[in-house]
Amino acid sequence: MEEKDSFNHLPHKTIARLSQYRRALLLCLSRGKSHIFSHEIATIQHITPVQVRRDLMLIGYSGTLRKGYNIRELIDLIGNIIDSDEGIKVAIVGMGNLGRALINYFSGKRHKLEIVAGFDTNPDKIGNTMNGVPCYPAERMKEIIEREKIEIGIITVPAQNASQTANELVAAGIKGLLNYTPKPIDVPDYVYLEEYDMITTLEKVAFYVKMRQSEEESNKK
Amino acid sequence: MEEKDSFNHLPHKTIARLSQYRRALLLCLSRGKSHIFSHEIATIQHITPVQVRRDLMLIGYSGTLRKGYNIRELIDLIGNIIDSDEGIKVAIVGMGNLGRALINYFSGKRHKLEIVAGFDTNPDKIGNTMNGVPCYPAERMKEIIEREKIEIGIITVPAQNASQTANELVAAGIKGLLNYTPKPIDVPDYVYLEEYDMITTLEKVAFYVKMRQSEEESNKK
DNA sequence: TTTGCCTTGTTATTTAATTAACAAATAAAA
DNA sequence: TTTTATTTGTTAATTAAATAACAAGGCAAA
Ligand SMILES: NC(=O)c1ccc[n+]([C@@H]2O[C@H](COP(=O)([O-])OP(=O)(O)OC[C@H]3O[C@@H](n4cnc5c(N)ncnc54)[C@H](O)[C@@H]3O)[C@@H](O)[C@H]2O)c1
Ligand SMILES: NC(=O)c1ccc[n+]([C@@H]2O[C@H](COP(=O)([O-])OP(=O)(O)OC[C@H]3O[C@@H](n4cnc5c(N)ncnc54)[C@H](O)[C@@H]3O)[C@@H](O)[C@H]2O)c1
Repeated sequence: MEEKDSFNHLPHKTIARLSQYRRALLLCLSRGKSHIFSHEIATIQHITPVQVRRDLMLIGYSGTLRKGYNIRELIDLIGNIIDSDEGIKVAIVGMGNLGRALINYFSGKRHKLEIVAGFDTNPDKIGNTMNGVPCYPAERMKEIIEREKIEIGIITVPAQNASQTANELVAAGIKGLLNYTPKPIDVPDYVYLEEYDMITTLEKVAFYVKMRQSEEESNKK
Repeated sequence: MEEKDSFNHLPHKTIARLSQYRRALLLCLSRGKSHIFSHEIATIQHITPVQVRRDLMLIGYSGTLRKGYNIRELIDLIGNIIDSDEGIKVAIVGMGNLGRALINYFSGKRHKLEIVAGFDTNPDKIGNTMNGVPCYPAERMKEIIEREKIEIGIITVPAQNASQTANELVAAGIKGLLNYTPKPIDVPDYVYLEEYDMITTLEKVAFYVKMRQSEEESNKK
């Protein structure tokens, strides 16, 4: 399909923003708003109106000149772009503090994107259910991922087990991975990988705080 | 100071990578390695050796031609750049699932960066201690942040309370904020803000998984 | 000693992302 | 009816980041 192919070349940052626009739009819709201007979206997201218009241009959406964008239409279009028609199932490996927090947080948030299984090695956790998500033994990963047609895995095991878990998930046929472990993992090209490390983020904040302070000091002199 | 001022202009991405290099280097050091090549660091981080060398060039560090970089020296230099001499204290607001997971995770990881206080409004949580971090009532935020000289705040309250919490933290004199709430918050210019939304990340992974599948399908034809 | 092989450090080029600039459209006000 | 204000959509320019290219140094083997 010609149209869908073009979404292939959307900037990564645009994809992330589309997800955020949609959330903001859903909120506006629930408050009874039907149209919205680029500068309104921009204010909510703390970006510029130009950026919003440019993103919408890239996905081929047009607003009305003095009414702005139709919120429902835009939500639907963003859904067509970032959601999968049939929905995508997600598994989470490592039902510890972070894993449980994530399950708790995600459950019911997106109907096209659902955490349907958890895995752990700790016998105390296996067999439990968290917010409707059953916890299976790690040995059954391949079996269950294949059976349930799970395509995305979230890794929240201890760092030293991250690589092994990644390998198991890939072997089970997973297509996308989200690694919350500080250990960088290695996956084949055909698996899409996102890694996020909270300590790095905190250290970055600390760096800029420090930097601004030393700037201030040198300005005083 | 001339030198420190130059760190001002380091690319944001370089700052994030320095934090990651350091972690990898600490691991190597603990295994008895004394020197490391750019391509070794690159392999660990899944980036290119050129990127590593460029980053190190930007911070003004030189290696030895055929021995690579002195690990201890490099760790110290990165520390000089991203750490604050006296250390920076952090507070976390919202001691729920995510807040507790974070405290558990961070505690003892970095001695120059320490979570020293938690805040909540739930009377059941106030007065407890998590991993040595006391939980105070939200009303005492300003008092305690000033007394303890806390400079960074992490927001993990329910989304609808995020803006209010941000305002309270700013009023208390915080200099950097890390918002894990899906609600974008507004802060004055002098406060450094990082926001991270896990649903956006997951939706991004889902998008690329979907995209690659539709590419595959159209390739078959 | 000489040759070849690695590895660093730096400049040049390319690619990605953001921001600026502005024409076109049109509703509302004069 | 004409003017003014506002907002979209798009192209052009700028800025940020990554990658490529390559000179220079120096160890190791021949
Ligand atoms: N807690 C946080 O806020 C936080 C933040 C960022 C990153 N992380 C990272 O996330 C990971 C998990 O953190 P946590 O605080 O939830 O730790 P945790 O110890 O509470 O949970 C880890 C879970 O993984 C299970 N596990 C261990 N090995 C396994 C394996 N091979 N297969 C399946 N399950 C396995 C354990 O039984 C445990 O239930 C760590 O790597 C940590 O670095 C945590
Ligand atoms: N759980 C996750 O994995 C996860 C992931 C990403 C983002 N988030 C976001 O993080 C936030 C917290 O998630 P959670 O799962 O920990 O929720 P939670 O309900 O378990 O915890 C929220 C805590 O904040 C406290 N609180 C409420 N209002 C407060 C206020 N005004 N001041 C201080 N404390 C207050 C509550 O008493 C509670 O203890 C939410 O906004 C959520 O969207 C959570």
